[in-house]
Amino acid sequence: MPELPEVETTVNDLNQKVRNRTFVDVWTDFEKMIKKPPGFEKFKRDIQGKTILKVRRRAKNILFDLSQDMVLLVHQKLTGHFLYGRWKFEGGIWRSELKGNLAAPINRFIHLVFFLDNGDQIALSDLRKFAKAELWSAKELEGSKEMRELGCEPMEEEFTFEKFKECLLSRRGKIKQILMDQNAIAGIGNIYSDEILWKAKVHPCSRLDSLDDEQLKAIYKSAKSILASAIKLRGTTVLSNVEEYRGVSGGRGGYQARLKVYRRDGLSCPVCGGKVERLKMNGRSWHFCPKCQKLKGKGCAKSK
DNA sequence: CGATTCCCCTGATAGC
DNA sequence: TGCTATCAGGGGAATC
Repeated sequence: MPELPEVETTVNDLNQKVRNRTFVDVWTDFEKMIKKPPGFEKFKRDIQGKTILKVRRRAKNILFDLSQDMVLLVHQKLTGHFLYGRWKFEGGIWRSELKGNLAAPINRFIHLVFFLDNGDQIALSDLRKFAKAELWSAKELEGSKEMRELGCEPMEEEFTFEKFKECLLSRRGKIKQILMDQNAIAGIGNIYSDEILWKAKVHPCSRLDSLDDEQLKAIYKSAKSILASAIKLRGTTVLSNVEEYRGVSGGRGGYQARLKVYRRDGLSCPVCGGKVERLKMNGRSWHFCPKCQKLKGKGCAKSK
């Protein structure tokens, strides 16, 4: 699912394809995707004629900077992903145009399609229908609570170890939860926080205030290196039959082959050979190696 | 005010 | 075969 590396890959892909393109029209079969009132009709009216100046990322949000100081914000949530190409709506399904003799790839989960002035399209596929798209004025978005409160960007150069500690300041509780808190550090979700903590040899239930400088440094370094290599490999496309994250040309990411603990419960830890465990916390699955990631102090209360 | 729970969705899978 | 229950999960809102 799209976390920082997947969003970053999508943004890079989109920048290569759609800079200076102008929105001509937009289609949806799921108007609730446009969360911001008054809804789809105004969204459609307002986006027509706007030119894409640049695409960028903030936390897990994709931001299209548009002409006339407008911004298109898309959050992909769990299964949302953009596809770029030319699609045809036929028999209630979007099908991409034939390439040679290949059968036309179809995608039953496309719920939003932007039509561009060169005849190409940007489609948003989203099996779970959790994604959202909104149109903001740049000023309004900048001042909005959801943007203002976002935490540090871990891939920025200024993200030093000192900065990292500052970002965690005043937070308390379990380190895994803090790593996933978008208002502390932005862009990290369930997959990469599992992997970062494994590499740092820190138990996900460790309280922040129980960690010493050495452990914090390990987390900081792991975060930087894991996110960087995941970006290099174009993100993670989780091994499952569920239609999930893809690059905008439809290709899978490559990082899933590097996962050490995420969704590997029952398998052996590549470092110590011990069994990877899964822990249910707040309706989420946490994965870790109990042998490599020793817990100091109070643990997780059992939860269903 | 902080911490927890619910809810939005739907496809794959397991159990009967 | 076909039904039902369970799981996956980001983040905002409601509730404790």
